[in-house]
Amino acid sequence: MATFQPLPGFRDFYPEDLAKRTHIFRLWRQTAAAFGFAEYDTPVLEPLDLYRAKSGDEIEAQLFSFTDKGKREVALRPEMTPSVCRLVGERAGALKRPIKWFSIAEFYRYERMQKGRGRCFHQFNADVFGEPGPEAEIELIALLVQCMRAFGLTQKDFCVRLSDRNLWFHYLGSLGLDDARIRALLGAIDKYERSGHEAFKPYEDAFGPLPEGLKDKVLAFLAIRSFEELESALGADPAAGTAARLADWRKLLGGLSAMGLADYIQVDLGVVRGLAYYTGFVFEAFDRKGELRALAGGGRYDDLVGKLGGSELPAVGFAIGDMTFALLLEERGLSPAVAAAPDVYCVIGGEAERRAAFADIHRLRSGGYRVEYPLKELAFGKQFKAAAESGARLALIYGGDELARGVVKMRDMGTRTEREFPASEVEASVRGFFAGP
RNA sequence: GCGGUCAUAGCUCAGUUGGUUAGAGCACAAGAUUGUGGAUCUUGGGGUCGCGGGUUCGAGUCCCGUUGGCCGCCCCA
Repeated sequence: MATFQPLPGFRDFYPEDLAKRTHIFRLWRQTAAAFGFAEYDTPVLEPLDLYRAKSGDEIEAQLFSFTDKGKREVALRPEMTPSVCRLVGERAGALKRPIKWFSIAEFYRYERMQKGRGRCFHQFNADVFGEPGPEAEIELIALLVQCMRAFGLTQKDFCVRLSDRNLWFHYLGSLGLDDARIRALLGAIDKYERSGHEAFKPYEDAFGPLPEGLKDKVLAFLAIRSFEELESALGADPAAGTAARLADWRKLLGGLSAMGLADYIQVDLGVVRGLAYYTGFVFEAFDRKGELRALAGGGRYDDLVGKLGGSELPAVGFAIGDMTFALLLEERGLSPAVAAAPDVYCVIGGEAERRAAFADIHRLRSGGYRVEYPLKELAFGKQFKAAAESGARLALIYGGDELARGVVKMRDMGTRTEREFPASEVEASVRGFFAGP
């Protein structure tokens, strides 16, 4: 048994594990690039205060934090949002807008492990800065959906639940609640799906019992699952702010619908996200079977860049975590069975032939072909077996007989056919083979 | 932080009421096989039975503790 193990919640990635992860990252990158998002990165280690400023002191319990040798309080990043807010805030005046950025990075949280959650994980983060209207949400939600569809997931596998903290504020405000009560109530609404009426307990502890009539209205609003219900719940003659907000909704839903993504969107006012810093539309992606944790989450946070980066800048963003996402792919059989096979396997007679082969091997590799050969002398039988197991489409045979005649033999591993060509034409012949008929 | 459950080879697992030197399959390696395919056969390497303590003539097996995995609660940026 090994003396050393990874720290709790951390994982080793053997090549077959890393291949799956890399495949996920590659499709995310391609998708983000197709949407015109630019990739950035930030330090893994940040000042602890960056997270205190965003989330308050209590966050510290879930942080990998320590004091460095310069007596600085630091923390491994638990999320990307504060860092990226700093970046765009610093250069807000110089960046062309809209600012569409994404990253794929590793994060650390000192938490208890669970299915789909570890102490280190990766997230794909995408944000649009500088666009206050729902056009930014259209862009981001479309990107989120495509980041899943790119793997073959369909509307049968997942959906994006869409809600609006802004509208909740309007609605609860119209019922006569003040800001503190609204925030406490949103906390209850966030937990209602899981905890039921228990969820209202913290609110009632702080502000006293919720009148039945009010509670019924909250529960009715929370149960809204379509835009039509939303419109009628707000009445035929909504206040001016509410009417403008409904126009934003029409624009957002209309845009996503025009992109052909309507089947992926589920209006669901029961989603409000626990985070106080969200200011407008919020959304979460779930697997349709409801067996897994949330796949992704995001929303608008128009005040955070000003708080962390210095310049006021509207923003909306989301993150997809890699662990739950990988579980979903695995479950649906969409995880790639990748074993990168060489293009060419060289079968080599002996030491003299090996020297001849090396020149070609290096030339082919320089040309971008993936070339393998046995490091140690092996019987021909073993070498052909190894060539077959490697998955190479082509075997080059450097035997004593062939080299004596100035030729190299080329075997198509698929068709099991062979032909010979002059030893000087190896690269051209290989190129011809892979160019195909 | 709390609860449940598990821990024997790289992997999946056997291991009898406590009894000799802890086993199998897969995987890996060598040979059969010095010029042609994933087979077969033979052989081999690989274990402080998670770790520590206790009971016992004797512990993989029973007891206590501990560490770690998995599942859930709290939390979930």
